[in-house]
Amino acid sequence: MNSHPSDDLFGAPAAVAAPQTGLLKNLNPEQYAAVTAPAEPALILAGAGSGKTRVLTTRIAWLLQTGQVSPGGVMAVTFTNKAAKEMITRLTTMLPVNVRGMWIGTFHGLCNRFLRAHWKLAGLPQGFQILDASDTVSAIKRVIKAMKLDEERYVPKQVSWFIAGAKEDGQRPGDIEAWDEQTKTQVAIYQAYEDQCAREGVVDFAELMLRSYELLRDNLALRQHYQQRFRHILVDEFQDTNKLQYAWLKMFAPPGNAGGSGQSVLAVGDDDQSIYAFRGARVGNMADFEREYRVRNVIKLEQNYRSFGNILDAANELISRNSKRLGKTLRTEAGPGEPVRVYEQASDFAEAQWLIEEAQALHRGGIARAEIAVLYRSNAQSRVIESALFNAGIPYRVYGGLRFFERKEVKDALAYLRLIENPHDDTSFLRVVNFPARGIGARTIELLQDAARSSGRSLYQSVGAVAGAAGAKLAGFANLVDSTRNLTQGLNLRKIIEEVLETSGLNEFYRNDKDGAERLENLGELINAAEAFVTQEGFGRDAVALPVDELSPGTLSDGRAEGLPAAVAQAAVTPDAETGEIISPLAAFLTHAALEAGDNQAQAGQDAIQLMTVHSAKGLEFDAVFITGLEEGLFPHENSLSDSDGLEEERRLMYVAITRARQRLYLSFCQTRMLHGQTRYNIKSRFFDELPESALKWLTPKNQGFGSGYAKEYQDAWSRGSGLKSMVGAGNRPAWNSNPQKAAWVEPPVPAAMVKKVDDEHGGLRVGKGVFHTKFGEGVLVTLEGKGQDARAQVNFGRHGLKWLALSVAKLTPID
DNA sequence: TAAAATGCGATTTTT
DNA sequence: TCGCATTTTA
Repeated sequence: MNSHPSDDLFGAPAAVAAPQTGLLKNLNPEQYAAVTAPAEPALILAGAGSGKTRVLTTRIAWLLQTGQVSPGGVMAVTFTNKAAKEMITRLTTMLPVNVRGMWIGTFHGLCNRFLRAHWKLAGLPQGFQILDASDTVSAIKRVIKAMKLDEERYVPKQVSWFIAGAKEDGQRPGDIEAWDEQTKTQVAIYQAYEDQCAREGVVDFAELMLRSYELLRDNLALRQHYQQRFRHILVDEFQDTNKLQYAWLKMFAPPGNAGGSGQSVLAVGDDDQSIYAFRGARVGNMADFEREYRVRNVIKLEQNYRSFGNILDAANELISRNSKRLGKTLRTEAGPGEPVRVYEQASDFAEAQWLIEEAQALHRGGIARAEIAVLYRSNAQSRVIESALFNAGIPYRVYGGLRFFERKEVKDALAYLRLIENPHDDTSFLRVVNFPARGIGARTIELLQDAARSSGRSLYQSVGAVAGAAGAKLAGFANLVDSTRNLTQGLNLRKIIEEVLETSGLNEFYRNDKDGAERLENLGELINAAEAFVTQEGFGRDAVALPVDELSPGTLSDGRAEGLPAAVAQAAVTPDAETGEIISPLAAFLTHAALEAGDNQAQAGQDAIQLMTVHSAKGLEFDAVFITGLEEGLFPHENSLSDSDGLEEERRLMYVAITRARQRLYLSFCQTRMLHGQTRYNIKSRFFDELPESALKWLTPKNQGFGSGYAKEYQDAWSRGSGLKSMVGAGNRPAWNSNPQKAAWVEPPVPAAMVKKVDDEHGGLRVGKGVFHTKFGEGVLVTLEGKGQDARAQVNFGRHGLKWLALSVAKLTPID
C-alpha cells in the first residue's frame, strides 16, 4: 500500500505570493477586476481559497491610495471579530493608514459603535450593556417566572429563539400576528422582556442590529448623513447575512442611491458556502442584491490557490448536484496532486485509531500537527477521537468549547464590574448577589423580586423594601456594590478589577477552594485581558463613540480627543462625540467582553492536531484534512433530510469541508458507531456517490461489508495486537506506542455488543452486515428477532430510514 | 447550603 | 452514554 505520507512530496501549492511593489501586482484578472471595480454596486462570487480577503483588503488600500475615498468614507463589515481583525492587520501592512477612521468591524460591532454615538436618539442609556446569549436566556427566564408562566411550555431558550427570530425579521411585539395561544403568549413575553431590558439598560445581540436599523429608518437626517459619509461599503460573507442585516445595509446605501450618487457597495460571498440557514442566513440576499442594486458587475473568483486538482474535482463535482446555485467552478494550476483517500472502518473506535495513526505518520512525514484537521459533522463525534488521541498521548486541540469570557468565574467577575457601571442590571445582580455565599437565599431573593416588580424598580433599588434580617443582608450587598464603586473611582482598569476581585470575595473564595487554582488563574487572566485591552488592543474600538462627521481636526490619530486633562487622556478615556460625556474604560471593556467572547480553551501554542466541526472549519485551511463519520444520518444529518433545501445545505457543508484541504484529503466512514449510548449501524454517505471516482482512491475495497474480506483481515490484525501499521503500511512503530499503558488501541476495536450480534446468524443474514432490498436498496442489518414465520429484521436503509421487515415477506439478500 | 439524586436531551453557532 | 440543570435530601 502506498499510503505512507513520506512517499509523497509536500511542496507548497502554487501561490500568488511574490515580491510586491504595487498593490495591484500579481492579481489575477478576476481579482484585478474586483479590486478596481468602478464605484457602483458589485457582487463578487468568491470561491473557496480564491483570495477573497486579499481582494477585500487590496481594494480598500487601492481606493485609499488612489484618493478615491478617505478613511472616514469606508465601511467594511464582517461576521466575526477574527475576520475583522485580519482585515485590519492586512490593511495596515499594505498601507500606513488611520484604521480608526474607517468603520471596519462585525455587524454587531459597528451597530454598537453607532448606538454609542447616538444613544440618546436610540433611546438607550449612555452606558447600556450588552447581553450575551446566556445572559439573554436567563433574562427571559426571569420574565417567564415573573409572568407566572409554565416554564415547561414556554422554554426560555426556545422563547429566546422566538424573540431573536422576530427581531431578525425586523418585528417588534406589536408587528407579530399571533393567532394561537402559544404564539400570543410568546409575544407577550417578548413585550415584557423588552420592558425589562429598557428598565435595566441592557440590549441583546439582535437588539443592537434592530435598534440601529430602526434609528436609521426613522431619522432622515441621520440616514442622509451616513449615506453621504460612506462612499464605499464592503460586505464580507454576504451569503450569511440575514434579513435584518441586509435591510440595515440598505439604510446606509439604498439601492436607488447607490451608483447614481457614486456610492459603492461591494458584496463578497459564496453561495456554495452558505451553511447558516438554520440561524437565519438568507443566501437569497445575494440574488436580491444583484437584482435590487441592478448590479452590472458580477465577478467570479474561481482560481483557487489552496488545493490540488483532485480535491477541487471532488468539490466541484459534489456541489454541481445542488440545484440552487449562482454557478461557479473552482480551478487550479497546481496539478492534480494526490488522490482523495477513502477509508472504511468497522467501528467509530477503529476509525479513530486509524486516523490518529495516519495523522502521526503525516506528522513524522514532516507536517506540523496544527496543519492536520479532523472534521466531523456534530460535536458528539469528537469524543471517540479525543479519547484515542488522549490515550496515545498526542497533543490535540478541540474547537468549540467554552470561551474565555463565558467561563463562570469570569462572568461572575464581569457581573460585579457591570454592577459598578450600572447597578440596575438585574441579571448581574442576581448572578452574584449570593456568590460568594453571603446568606441570601431563594426566599429572600423572591421577596426582593416581588418588591421590585410591584414598584417597577430594579432589584438594587428595592433592597430597602425587604424587612428584617434578610433585608439587612441585601443592604449589605448593595453597600458592597456602592463602596466598591467609590473605592475604584478614578483608578485605572487593572486596579479596578483587582479591587473588585478582592472586595467581592471572589479571589478569597477560590483561594480556599481546593479546585480553585485554575479559576484563580482565569481571574488573573481577566486582569491581563483588561490590561491588553487598554494598552495595545486599540482601546475603545468597540465602545468609543466616533465623531459623527469625518474625524475632526482636533482628534488624535488613535481616536482620542485632544485637549483633555493628561490624566484623563492617559486613562484612555474618550468623550462622546455628540455630548462630550466621558465613557469610562471599564464600560468599554465590558462592551468588548460582550462582543468578543475570546478564544476557546485549549493549550494554545502547542503543536496540536485540530479537531472541530465542519461549521467551525469554515474559513480555515490545512495541509491535511480528515472528514470523518461520512455516514447516512450523520453526514448528511438525518434532521436535514426532510426537505431538499436541507440536503443542499448539507452538501454545501461537505463542500466547505472538502475545500479546507490543501494537499491531502481523507474521507472516512464506519459501519458501527456509538451514539447517545446506542450502537448505530450506518451505511456510507450518499456523498460518496456524488464524488468523481477518478479523484478517489479507496484504501479499503469499495462496498465491502463488515466481517468480510479486508475488514476481517483488519480485525485479525487488531486482535494480534499489531495494530494498524501492518495494514496501512506505516513504517516504524511510533514512539508514543512504546508506553504500554498508553497503548489502549491494542485492544480489539469491535465493541463486545457488536461481536455478540455478529454471531446471531439468520439464514445467511448477519447483524452488522450489508443487505439488499429490491425496493429500499442497500442497507445495514441492525437487529434480527424471532424464528420461522415471526422472524423479523430491522434494517437501516439510510435515506429510506430504519425499517422493520418480516423476513417471510421481504426479500433480503446479504451483500458481501 | 451543599451534596446527592434525578431527569432530559442530543445537529450545526457568531455576535 | 453522558453532561447539564434542576430537584431532593441530609
